[in-house]
Amino acid sequence: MRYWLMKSEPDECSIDDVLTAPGRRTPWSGVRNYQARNFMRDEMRVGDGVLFYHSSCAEPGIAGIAEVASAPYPDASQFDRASPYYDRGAKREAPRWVNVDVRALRKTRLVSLAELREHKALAKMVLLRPGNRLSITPVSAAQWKYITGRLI
DNA sequence: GCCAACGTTGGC
DNA sequence: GCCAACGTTGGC
Repeated sequence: MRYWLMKSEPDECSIDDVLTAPGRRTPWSGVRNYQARNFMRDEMRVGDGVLFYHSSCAEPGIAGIAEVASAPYPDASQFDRASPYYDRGAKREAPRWVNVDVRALRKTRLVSLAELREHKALAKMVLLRPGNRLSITPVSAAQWKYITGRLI
């Protein structure tokens, strides 16, 4: 079992949106970064823990707990000409982008980015690395335990 | 809205 | 294969 932090813009898809979606789940579509895609394609397993992070908003931070709810499969938005995530280079027979489904488990208090930075135990989180922009980052078991056990 | 950091593109 | 130009991310 592994752990992940996944960023979502709450204006697009907040933890509340997923909690009220059918099955409390949503396809994690729209990822257009190869490293983030590879995490979903190669390393995620159903049941992995997910820190649901709100980004590009007034108060960025961890907003909920979720889990990986499906195996990877082709991201439908790459074939949708009306989608901002449309990729004309992607073919049905050779999809470029995949996603997993994510199921929301619960909303938490918001643990802000600034607060995360205050904890020495979390100093090595990939999220907190200078210059990091990845929308999906691995979380160690120790980091997961610290955050879910002490901060939330 | 700014801008630093980073990833991608494409000419050579 | 290099690297400049460009686009995007995302905190502030």
